[in-house]
Amino acid sequence: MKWLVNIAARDKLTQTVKIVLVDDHSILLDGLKKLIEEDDMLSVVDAVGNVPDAIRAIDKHKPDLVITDYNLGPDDGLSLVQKSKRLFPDMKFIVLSMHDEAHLVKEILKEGVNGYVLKKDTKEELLEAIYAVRGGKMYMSTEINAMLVKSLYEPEEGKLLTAREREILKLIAQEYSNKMIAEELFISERTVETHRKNIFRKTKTGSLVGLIKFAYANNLI
Amino acid sequence: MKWLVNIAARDKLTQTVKIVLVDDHSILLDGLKKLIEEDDMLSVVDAVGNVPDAIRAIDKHKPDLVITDYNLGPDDGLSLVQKSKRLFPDMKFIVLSMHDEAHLVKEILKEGVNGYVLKKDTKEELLEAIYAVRGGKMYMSTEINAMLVKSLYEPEEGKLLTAREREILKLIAQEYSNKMIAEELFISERTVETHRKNIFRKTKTGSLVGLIKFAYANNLI
DNA sequence: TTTCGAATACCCACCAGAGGGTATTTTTTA
DNA sequence: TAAAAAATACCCTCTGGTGGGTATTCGAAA
Repeated sequence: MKWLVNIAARDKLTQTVKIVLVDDHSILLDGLKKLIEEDDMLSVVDAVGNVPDAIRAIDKHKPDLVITDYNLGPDDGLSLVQKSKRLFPDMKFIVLSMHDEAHLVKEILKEGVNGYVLKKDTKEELLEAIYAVRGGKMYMSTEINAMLVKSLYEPEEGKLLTAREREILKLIAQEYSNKMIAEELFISERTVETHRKNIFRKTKTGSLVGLIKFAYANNLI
Repeated sequence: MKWLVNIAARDKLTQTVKIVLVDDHSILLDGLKKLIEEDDMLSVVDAVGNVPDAIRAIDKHKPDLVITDYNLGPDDGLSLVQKSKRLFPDMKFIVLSMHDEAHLVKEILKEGVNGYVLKKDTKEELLEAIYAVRGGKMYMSTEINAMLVKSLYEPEEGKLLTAREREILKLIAQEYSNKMIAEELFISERTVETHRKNIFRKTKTGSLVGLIKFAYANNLI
């Protein structure tokens, strides 16, 4: 045990933890693997770069847990979690993401992932997460925890926009005009205008540009 | 030598290559370090997460080369290269980026970096790059090379927008109105309108939304 | 059962920006 | 040094979206 990390759960393990890594950046994948395998109680049984390969790897190796990036090219880590949970309901997941937006984090946690660690966190936090999750607990990195607690005081934050409003925002972000949106959703152009106004009010963005940036930041695009 | 990589330049080295790593994601930094130090001719003398720390580390350790991420929080890898080149003109740089947009790559190469490797490339390419750059050569990963060659056939691609136009696009993306941009740059509102039209024409985006997405895709925001 | 949020819809005034030009000066490149 | 590219500037038209309202229906919580 090389690292000076206080991980209580570690000592209870009698056999190595089998891990599947998912990240679409090959170099990071290799680095992460090296990092994890420094600890000889942990074993990376497969490291893949996309969702289909990940599903196959999980099916083949039946790992103890899956550590996945959130941004995975065409589809995302969320869809990997969703698909896997259907096929292997007891599979454990740690999401390793660069996003710390409250809204996004909450959405991911709702999918039932067991841990959430930021890429800018330390490797120690990742190890803590691995052992906690292996031991049947959940683990949020310090920063994520702080963020979640903080968001308790701003209850609106999470569900700012209604489903309908988000639908319309997505269309706006796809360069639809009000007229086109109205036709698409079989509603009046007036209604679209109203929704649009509400979206502006709620997001506190005064311009289209700000709105698009909001949509980006909240991963609606 | 554990890896089966054919690196001619490696055998000529008589002493280890001192490397400074720069990446704002702590976990990746650790992983990268492990990856590189697998090769015992390579030594990571420092690993930091932002531009000021990087400058200090370079000054202190006088490394043989610096491997830096492109996205570094507030400032970017480009500004690191620029600042460092002023202070240490002979310092060698490899940019490790997730961006493969022709426009962006060319801009980075213009700064005089010695290597460009994508995060989705293999670790072997990174090693090739390190040894090539150490040996005084330049190194572009296979994918980057292919992209550069391809862009030869589409001469417009690379320098789509002029410096001024990009300046204005950035302001547009910062929610400036035409009037505000005019005041900011000490030019007439009419001129801003003209630039704006040219930007739309060149980017082939019909709407503000498309423009903002272009700006995102080309890392102007 | 009442109240509240969400979705629907309409009206009007106003203007910033899209879209169409043309033209001059400066800088870069051939 | 001539030609091309970039930056500057002005004019006109017109529409789409912004910002200000108000109001009805409907389902869900209280």
